[in-house]
Amino acid sequence: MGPVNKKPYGTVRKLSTTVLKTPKDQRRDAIIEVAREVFFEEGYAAASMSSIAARLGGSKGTLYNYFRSKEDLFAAQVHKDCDRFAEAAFAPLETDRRPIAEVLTQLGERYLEHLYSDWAMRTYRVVVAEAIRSPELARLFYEIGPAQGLKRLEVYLESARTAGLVEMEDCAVAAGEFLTLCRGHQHFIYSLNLREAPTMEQITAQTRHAVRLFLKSYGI
Amino acid sequence: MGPVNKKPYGTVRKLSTTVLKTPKDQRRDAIIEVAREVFFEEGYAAASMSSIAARLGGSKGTLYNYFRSKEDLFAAQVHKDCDRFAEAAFAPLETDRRPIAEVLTQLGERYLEHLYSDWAMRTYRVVVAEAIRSPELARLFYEIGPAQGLKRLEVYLESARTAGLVEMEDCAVAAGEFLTLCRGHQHFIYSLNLREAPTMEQITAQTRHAVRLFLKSYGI
Amino acid sequence: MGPVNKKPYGTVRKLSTTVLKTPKDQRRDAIIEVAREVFFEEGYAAASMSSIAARLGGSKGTLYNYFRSKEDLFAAQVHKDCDRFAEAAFAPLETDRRPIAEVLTQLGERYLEHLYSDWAMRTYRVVVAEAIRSPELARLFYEIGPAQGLKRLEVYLESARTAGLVEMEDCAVAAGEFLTLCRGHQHFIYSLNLREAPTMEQITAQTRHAVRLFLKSYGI
Amino acid sequence: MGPVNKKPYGTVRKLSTTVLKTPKDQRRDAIIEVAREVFFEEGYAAASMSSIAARLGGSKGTLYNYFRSKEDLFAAQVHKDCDRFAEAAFAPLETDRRPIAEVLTQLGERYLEHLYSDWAMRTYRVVVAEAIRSPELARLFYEIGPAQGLKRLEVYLESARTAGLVEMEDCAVAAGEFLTLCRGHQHFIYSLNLREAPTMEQITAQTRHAVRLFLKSYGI
DNA sequence: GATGAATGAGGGTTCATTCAT
DNA sequence: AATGAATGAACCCTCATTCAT
Repeated sequence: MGPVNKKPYGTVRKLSTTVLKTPKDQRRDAIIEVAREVFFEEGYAAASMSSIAARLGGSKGTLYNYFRSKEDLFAAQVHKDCDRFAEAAFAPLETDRRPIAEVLTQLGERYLEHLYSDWAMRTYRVVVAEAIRSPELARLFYEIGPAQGLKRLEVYLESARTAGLVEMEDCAVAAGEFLTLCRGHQHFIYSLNLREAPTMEQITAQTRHAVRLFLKSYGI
Repeated sequence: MGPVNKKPYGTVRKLSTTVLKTPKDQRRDAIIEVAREVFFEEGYAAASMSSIAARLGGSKGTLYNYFRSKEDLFAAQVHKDCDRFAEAAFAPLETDRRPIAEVLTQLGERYLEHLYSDWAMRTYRVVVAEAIRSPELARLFYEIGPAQGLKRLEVYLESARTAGLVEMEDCAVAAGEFLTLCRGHQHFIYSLNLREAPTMEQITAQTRHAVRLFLKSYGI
Repeated sequence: MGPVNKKPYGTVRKLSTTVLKTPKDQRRDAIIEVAREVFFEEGYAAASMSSIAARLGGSKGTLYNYFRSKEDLFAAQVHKDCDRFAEAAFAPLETDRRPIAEVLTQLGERYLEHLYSDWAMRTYRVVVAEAIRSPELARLFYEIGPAQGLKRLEVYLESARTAGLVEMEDCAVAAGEFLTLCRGHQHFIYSLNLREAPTMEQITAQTRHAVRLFLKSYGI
Repeated sequence: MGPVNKKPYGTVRKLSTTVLKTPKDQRRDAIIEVAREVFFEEGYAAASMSSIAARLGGSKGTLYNYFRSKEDLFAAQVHKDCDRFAEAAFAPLETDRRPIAEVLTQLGERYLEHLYSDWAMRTYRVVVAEAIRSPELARLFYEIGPAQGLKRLEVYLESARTAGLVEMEDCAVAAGEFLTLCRGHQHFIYSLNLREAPTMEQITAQTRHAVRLFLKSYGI
């Protein structure tokens, strides 16, 4: 559990790594885990509390002891997954004295690797689906997840600019641009479920490409 | 909603050769139009045939006289809009003797203008939402819509390469890249309904930016 | 059972062979014919006026121009079939001077042949199904169909008794008994759709069996 | 309805080993009981889950907590009654040293008594009605009910033949024949709902008649 | 006479949610 | 804390029937 900056949305969060999970917490987590599976397989609307309860091996009543509604449960699940994503995808960069291309490559690959993970894409789809009805959830997803990486990259670019390695007006914009280049057109296609997730090789190639383009524009 | 959304997509219809719309066709169109509204407001799953019928001022039975199922109706609605989109967004490029930057700018702006239209984003969201359960629909959306523009751009880039204006290995890849740059990170954000649609000014700026980046990499 | 003669239900009876059918009659007949098919394939409840109209190649409205309701159409169809059945199954017996076994065999075979015809069994099933809700229909079916044959057999048995060929108290009872023996247990099974209709060979064997049993009891 | 129908089939249940009925079982039974009434009054197709729920005094949802579908419920109802029927109608025969006529009479009477019970006839009608669409149900009805009695009679006839009391080629065929004779033509008529169920006297008479005929053919 | 679009009641079924145990 | 039976509203869809053309 790496303490990621001050989480603005995590209301429930235990304070850090060494908290003993109460049995109640464990049960709650188990429910979320099961719910996630079902939401991913069926989509929010089609997933039923019954099937979640069945897969949990418990009763529907139990679900309602932990979550006030289906929507609540869904939100909790997104919450938890976003944490994971941020943790995994945007672990602190080791930037010291490494060439910028290398740093960007590492970050890009890690970003794509997680973005294209099954659960991230499924969450993205399901969050997009509910974006109109539950904008808060979409915001949560974005801010806990991608926004973190964006921020980290921006900070790095600032320092790189200070160090005279790159030249750009707005580091935040450039950061978004880099991530966009990493995602590429394939992400658009994949979001529509029109192709398989890219392999590691494809991710590597795509990232290399993105880095090259990015540095051609902003590198010195 | 941003100003781009205001476009009333519904007036463009060229009467083409000699299409006399029968009353039945008109009714069908009216149903689709109403259904579109409801699907956009509620999402596919949450939209009910009852509410569509109610807003239509007709009975549920009537809906089923025109469409065999809810999914059918939804597909018809996507179909109709996709046609419009392709027609409007990817009208033939006037490329003769114009500088490449100008052509790309025109295409990019037109692409974004339509991509960020209310219905395109809403359809994108709702199609993404159903991508897992109805991949055919997602494919339909992509192939009738974005894929057309991609192809057109690719063809143009081929000719530009032949004319020695650009240098690239794979025109299809480059075409995808250009559209990606046009969409930028803001599209990701907007797909999550986290911000208003971009204004025309923002679109112009974004496109200019994309063209510059693109040509820095591929231009000669 | 009361006097079978005076048909209490057959209202429409054409006077005989040389009536010119009006076009209207022909259309009506065509509808009935199509309806019969559908009722047999789907059963009364599952058969829809739509599918009847569709198979007819006409519109639902047309059906209602000829029949006041679905039930009406059904009744008309039973009517017509019963007529057929009686005509075919119980054509006058040639009894003069022929041995009783031969006469019974001929009648039995003919009876079974028609009873086991596809349409007779299907009509039987569908009439039984509606027997509670529409007892008049069941009566119609019985009186126009099987009752006729029963009567004819009874008359024959009376004459045979008079001629000293058989010995029985109640010819009506004996007639029913003979037909029962012909049907046998297989009819019970077949009414439940548990086996294929008997072949001609099986019908012959069954009839021979029935005649033997019958004459063992009543023959002289 | 004839006197035979009055039997309240619902009291016979031997508690067997240690069957404590759970409340759930009781509820289930209650639903079946109500469903049976409705199915009998309306027929399978015309009976609606709504009306069953209404008469139960519960909600439709409850029905579906106990049965997966209308068909399931119907099958359960047939099942339950068939069990009862078989138990009651074909209780083991006391055959030792009793004259064959007496044994047959007892079996025949018992058979008819149950066959003509209200529920047996109604079930028969409703099963015949669905025989084409749900042959499994018809098979279930036959095998749980009548087939049992047939088998038992066949076994008895085998032993009787061994004991030299009767002479027949195929005991199974003869068994079917006996039951057919018991049912007689009146069963055909009654299946069409054209007359009241036979009184006990009529049953006795019919059975005596059947036994006489049967033994005239097969007796020694 | 024929049409077929429109209807609206009702079909079976699902499901989030509650609450007494 | 956990249950699971009960609910009832809402779902998608069907269909016999009507009526203006």
